[in-house]
Amino acid sequence: MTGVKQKSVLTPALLETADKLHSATIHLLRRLRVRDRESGIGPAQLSALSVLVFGGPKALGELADAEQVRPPTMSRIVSGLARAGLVKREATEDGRRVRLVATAKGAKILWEGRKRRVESLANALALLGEAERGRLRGLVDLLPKIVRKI
Amino acid sequence: MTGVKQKSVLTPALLETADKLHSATIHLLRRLRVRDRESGIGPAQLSALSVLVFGGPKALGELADAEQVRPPTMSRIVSGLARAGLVKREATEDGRRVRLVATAKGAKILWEGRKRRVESLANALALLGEAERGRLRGLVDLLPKIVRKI
DNA sequence: AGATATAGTTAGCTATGCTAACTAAAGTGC
DNA sequence: GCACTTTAGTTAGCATAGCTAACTATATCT
Repeated sequence: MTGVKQKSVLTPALLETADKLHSATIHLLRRLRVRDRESGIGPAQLSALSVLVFGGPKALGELADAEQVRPPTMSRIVSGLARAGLVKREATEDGRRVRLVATAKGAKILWEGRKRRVESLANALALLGEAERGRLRGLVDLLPKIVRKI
Repeated sequence: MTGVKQKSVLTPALLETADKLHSATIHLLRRLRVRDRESGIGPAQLSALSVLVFGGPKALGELADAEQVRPPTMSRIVSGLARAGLVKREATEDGRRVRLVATAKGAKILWEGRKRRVESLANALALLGEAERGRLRGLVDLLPKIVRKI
């Protein structure tokens, strides 16, 4: 168990904020999921592909770690991507390891799918007031810091 | 196609904010998923159950709409919940409709699972500075507004 | 009564998560 | 230098969760 008792820092205000954040992210992604389907590529595949496109070639285990998924799960996700011609498995000097590389087609598909989802979201953001957009810009940079601490 | 052209409002800054928000929510939920597994109940079941616990009894179609899922999908989610004794299907005057009601056990399980995830997240938030926590409180209230506009 | 509409379920496909068990390659030790 | 262990991935098998298509049952409408 990693559970270190920290009850003193868990104030009601903090719990409420956490609860709202949790609930909002669930519903946000649920809405965007509709757009995912248009790409014909599943969310896990898209996410893994994005790591390869933006982060460069990776071994399967690295990719599994990055995506917080077990190796067998990533192995199958990669199989799907390879079948669709979006990723290539290349051999390395270490015969056990594989180098996973996004293909040009993979990068293209990624950009298109990402564009659709991000534009859906950006259209929603465009409906906010200027002040709220400003606040939001400052706050989105906070989220990765939070994620890293979970 | 519902796609209304709105390219003029999609500024690069807005797209970047949307992209960051999208990516951060994906990774946030991925981290919290670890805690989901402890409850022995899947994320879709947990989310549907929470609608019943907080929103009261619902017909299957209403619940499917609330969860942005098709009726057959919700039908199976509910079957799982019913099998586990967390939800009851009750008959209504309209013989076609079903009234879905959370059981006491369902409410209990929901609270425990939710507590675990929210506490995980709250522990992460506790590591932020006071100023950042304040900013975050502003963000979480903004998110539901955004979600409604997607 | 017969046609149509509505609410759910069932069947069957795909994708994604897991653990357990396997293969293959690399490193270790005597 | 051959056996043992460790490491990297894959395969197999199970469950959940998403979908569409097709079915059943009940209501409603003409």
